Amino acid sequence: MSATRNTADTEEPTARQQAVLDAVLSLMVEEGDQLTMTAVARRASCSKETLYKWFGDRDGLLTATVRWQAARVRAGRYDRPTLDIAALHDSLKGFAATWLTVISSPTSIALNRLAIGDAASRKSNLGRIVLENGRFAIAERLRPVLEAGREAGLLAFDDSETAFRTFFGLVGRDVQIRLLLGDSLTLGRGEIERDAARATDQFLALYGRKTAAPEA
Amino acid sequence: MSATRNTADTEEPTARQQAVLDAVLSLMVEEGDQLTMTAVARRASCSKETLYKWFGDRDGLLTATVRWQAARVRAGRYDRPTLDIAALHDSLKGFAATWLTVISSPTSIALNRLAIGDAASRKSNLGRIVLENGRFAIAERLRPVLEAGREAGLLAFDDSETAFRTFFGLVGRDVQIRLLLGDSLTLGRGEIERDAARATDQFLALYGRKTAAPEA
DNA sequence: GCCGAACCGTAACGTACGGTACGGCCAATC
DNA sequence: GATTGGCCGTACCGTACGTTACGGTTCGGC
Repeated sequence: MSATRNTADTEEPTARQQAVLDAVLSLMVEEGDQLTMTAVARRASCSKETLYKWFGDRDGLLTATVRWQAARVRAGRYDRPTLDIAALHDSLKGFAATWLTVISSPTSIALNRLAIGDAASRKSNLGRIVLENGRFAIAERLRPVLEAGREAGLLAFDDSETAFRTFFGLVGRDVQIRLLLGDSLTLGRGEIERDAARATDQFLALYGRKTAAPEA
Repeated sequence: MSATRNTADTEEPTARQQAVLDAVLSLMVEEGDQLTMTAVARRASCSKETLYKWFGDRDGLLTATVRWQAARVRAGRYDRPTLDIAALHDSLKGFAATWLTVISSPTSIALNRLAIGDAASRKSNLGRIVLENGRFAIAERLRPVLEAGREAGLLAFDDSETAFRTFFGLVGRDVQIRLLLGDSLTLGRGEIERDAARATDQFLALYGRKTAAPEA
């Protein structure tokens, strides 16, 4: 043991290692299928020996890659719970737009495909990691916003989890599954803005308190 | 090339061939990953030679399997467009429950995983077939219902496609992606009924005409 | 009863790929 | 300036799997 195994460690990869992981990501996006150790080594201009020394085995490399990309996405800012309806609307719309941007990005598509294929065999737990850093992470970040909205009398719901899942559905709709299955669905910046706004309006129509108590 | 190639033909597979395809499905569900030609032959009690004669190659076998399962699912009945709000509600709820049942079934999960993994490489078009017989097929079947609802003054929308996508999101929410990524999410009959009702109510809240002209 | 076709079971072949070993290069250390 | 350690490039090994080939068996038609 010992050595430089970054497999399951919480340690951050070195700059060189990050470059390798970026090579894995780019290869995943471009070639999709041909994610072989040899191809990674060639793309990253490193030897296979180094790959195995650093990441243990293929699974370790993939896990590290997923973690690395997750850390990059997670770098998003923390919204402060706000109180008036306009700020709530903006906050929700921001979440929606961010989420749509993420799930429609080539990197996310390739990564989710990989994790889903991995979930088919019961070897690794890439699926769990992706879920943890995607769907569940955004729920955790959105919950305080929703609950602050409820505190302020702007929203009405019993269970914040259920409310979140409705929002999730209104935002994502059929986008992710279509992209994963290879449908050529392009989301430009304009479409994302429009879809985010529509989803937010629909969510507020369902969960917003009618006639939000005029504070005057 | 004559012979019995059922690869891309529209012909229906023989009973024996159907048994083979069912073996593929069961193997896909149980073993997930180990979908090897040898395993299929063993499970179906047939020789590999026969597999190749009937389906051409591995890809042909997979394509035939997806088509076979699609034909089975497509056997659902055709709802007749109806006119009053109760019938519309029931129809929508029926669609929602059916869809939730399908996407949470082990067969659908395994099939979608396969098609998604296939979409990663650009060889075949299993993803297209699955989309065609899943997401797009249900849209085609639901559209007349939605438009009949609009004709009857029960629904209000500009674009039936947009309305459908909202309904799709309200029904599916995060269920499919979580299941595909290996999350242990079990949907019992009760949950499906409840979720279908909730999604339908929400959809009608968004797209239903307020105070649907009391006919008395 | 015989023939040929279809099919089963299994062995064999070629290739792709995960993992390992080794020789050479370069940079830091003494 | 020799030594040591980290790393690159590549050759190599074992295995898994798609695909093909072949001997044996069953069965319908003459």
